[in-house]
Amino acid sequence: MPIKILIADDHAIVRSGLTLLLNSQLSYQVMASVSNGEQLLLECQANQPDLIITDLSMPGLGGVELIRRILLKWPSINIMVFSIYQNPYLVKRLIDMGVKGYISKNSDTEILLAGIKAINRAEIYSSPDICMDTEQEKPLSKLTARELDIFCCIANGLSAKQSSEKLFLSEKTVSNNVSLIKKKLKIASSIEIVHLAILEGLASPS
Amino acid sequence: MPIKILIADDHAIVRSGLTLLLNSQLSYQVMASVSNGEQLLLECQANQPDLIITDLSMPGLGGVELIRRILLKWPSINIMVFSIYQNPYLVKRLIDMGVKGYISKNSDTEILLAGIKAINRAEIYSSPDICMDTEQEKPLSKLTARELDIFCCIANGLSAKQSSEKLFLSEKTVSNNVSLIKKKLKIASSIEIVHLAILEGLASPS
DNA sequence: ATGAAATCGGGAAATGCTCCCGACAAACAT
DNA sequence: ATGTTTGTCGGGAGCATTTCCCGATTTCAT
Repeated sequence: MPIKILIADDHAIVRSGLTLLLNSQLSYQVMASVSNGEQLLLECQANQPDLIITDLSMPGLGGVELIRRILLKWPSINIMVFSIYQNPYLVKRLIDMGVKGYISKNSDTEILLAGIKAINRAEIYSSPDICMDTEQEKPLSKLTARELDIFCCIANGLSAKQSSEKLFLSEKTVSNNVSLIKKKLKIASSIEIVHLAILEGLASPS
Repeated sequence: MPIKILIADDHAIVRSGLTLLLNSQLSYQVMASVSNGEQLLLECQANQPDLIITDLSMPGLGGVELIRRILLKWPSINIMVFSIYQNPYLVKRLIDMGVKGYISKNSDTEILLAGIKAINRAEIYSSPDICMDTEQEKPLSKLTARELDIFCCIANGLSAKQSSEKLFLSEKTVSNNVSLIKKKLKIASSIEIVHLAILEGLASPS
């Protein structure tokens, strides 16, 4: 019986590429592919998959909040995150949440298949370009999970209000957190947040 | 005789997705796909294609500089840019450089095929989510010299006070100008100033 | 010469940020 | 078992910034 897979990514070419790649293997069956988190939740409801392959940055519901909701409702679904970031702290945080694997989009398709195979053997997998061993004192490691969420929102150009809506928080909480983040990182302005985020690969100019 | 195509994208899944998609059409033949600009130049040298489909953000050589070099050496090659940005000003600038089409990665595969077809009819194509019609085509050219000074200061992380000291102005003038800049560029936050400045090569994260 | 645009800042209201605080839950050590 | 720490979440007051007025010069093209 093939492994049932759901795909979520906002780029159609990635959805179709993944679908073609996985369906060419007899042991996998891509049931559906969607372009945002809301649709992914609906598909999970309709047809419980064995494995979800999902991007982090999607319009609407996405990222950590999406994964939180899925694992809350269906803890037995394996989640593999397939996104552009190569930041070990982000990956560590995702795995702590219950994600079974992380593969950066730089990875070759062989690595993608190897990662999926590993997950099906109940292993936890992250692509080789994520250097998990570096326990160096990097600035971002001082931030908590929620603070990193907010950090990313701000760095990508969202206002406090937009961030609060995306993360289902009060505007006040967001601005309080931003103040705390600046203090922790010894940063004066939100603009330096952007610079740092771009250097760390957590934001890209658009 | 099929149209010879080269693909450049740092994400393997996009390369393989595009290759599978295009090779399934009889009129196209993907000759090679590469993951950065240096490799793309080598492939162009070895085997001159009719069409290049390229991302903008790649490790190493990429973006505007890559396109400039290709068109300098092989002006007759059609270039279609396939990237994540939806900024009409960026697209306008690429087309001014000689690029024949721009398709955002949000676009469906049908749009991608339609764009390639249009280019082969010697048309210039951009995907429908890029709103080129606004006369907001060159936002930065709308700024006065002084405004551009201040724009750069802010984008590089200076506070209003630091900017005023650097430019021998009152803090008030700077903040007044920043407000006006945002209005002219139709952007909401100083953070988008940073993104725009980085895209325009007027700032770099530090 | 004249009108248009650019430069420079003051004032006032709106908005945002910062620092304080308390409540609660989870993890953790003794 | 029970205090302790850490993270999460937001209210309130005061300060800072932003925004939108406005007027005074200067520059520049026609």
